[in-house]
Amino acid sequence: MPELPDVEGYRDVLDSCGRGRCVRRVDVRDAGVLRGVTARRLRREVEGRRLGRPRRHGKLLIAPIGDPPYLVWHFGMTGELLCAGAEDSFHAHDRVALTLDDERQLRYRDQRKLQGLRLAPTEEAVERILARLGPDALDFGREDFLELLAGRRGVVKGVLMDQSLIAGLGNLLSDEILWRARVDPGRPARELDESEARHVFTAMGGVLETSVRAARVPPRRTWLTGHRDDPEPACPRCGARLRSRRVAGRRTVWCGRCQH
DNA sequence: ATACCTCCCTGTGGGC
DNA sequence: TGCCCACAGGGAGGTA
Repeated sequence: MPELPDVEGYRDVLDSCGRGRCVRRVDVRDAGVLRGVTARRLRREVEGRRLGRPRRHGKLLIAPIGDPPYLVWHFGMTGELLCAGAEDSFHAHDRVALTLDDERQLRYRDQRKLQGLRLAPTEEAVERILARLGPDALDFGREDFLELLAGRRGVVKGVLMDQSLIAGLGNLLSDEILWRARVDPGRPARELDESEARHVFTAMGGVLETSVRAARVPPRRTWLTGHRDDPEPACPRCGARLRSRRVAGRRTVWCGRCQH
C-alpha cells in the first residue's frame, strides 16, 4: 500500500499526534517488525524522550526522538501509522504502540511485516540509510529527470520504481503516471523521445500532487488505478480493455490502445 | 548496468 | 469442506 503519498499522510499523523509529546511507554507487541534493534533497546532509548518534527524521504519516515536518536519507519506493503486513544482496542496487526504523555497512542500496524521500524543512533546513521535512495520524487527537477531516463536501458516502469534512482514511487503510482503520460510501461527508458519524457515528468507531478492531498493513490474512476481490480477493466480514457502483465517484476496494468 | 531469482511475512481467493 | 497454490500497491541480496 504505502507509497510516497501514504507515507506523507503518516508523517502528518506523526506530526499532529506526536510532535512535541513525550513518549511515556513503548509496547512492542510483535518484535518481528523491529529491524536492527531489540525491543529492550527500543524501550530504553525511546521511553521518556520527546518526539521532534518528522520528515519523509521517499517511502521512509524519520522522526527525531530526542536529538538523537531517530525512529525510522518503512511501511513495506501493508504498514500504517495511526493515532489512537488509550482505550481503543488493539488490532491484531498492531505491532508497536507508543503511548504519549497525553495518553494517546501512535500505533504501527502492519500485517505482513515485510519492512519495519529501525532506530538510527545518530544523524550519520540516518544519512547512511538515506544514501541508498535517489532524490525524493517531489524534489526531482525536470532536467535531471530527462537525463535520468535518457541514460537508462531498462524499462521505464522499472526506472520509476527503482528507489535508488527516484525515491517514493511504487507500483500503483508508476502505472498511473505512465497511463496519464500515454507511455507504455515496457518501453526502454532511453528510447522515449524528449516530448514523451516530459509528459512522464509532468504526469508524475500531477499524479503526486493529487495523491498527496488524498494521502493515497485515489481510487478514482477517471484514473487507471480506479479500475485495477475490475473484473473486465476498461480504460477510463478510451474505453479499450485494459491489459495486465508483469513488468519489472510487478503486476502492471496499462492501456494498449492509448499508451505507446 | 540489468534482468532474473529467492527470500522475507500474512492473508485471500481460485481451482480441484 | 479442505488443501494447495499463486499472488499481492514493499525491498534486499545473490547470480549470470
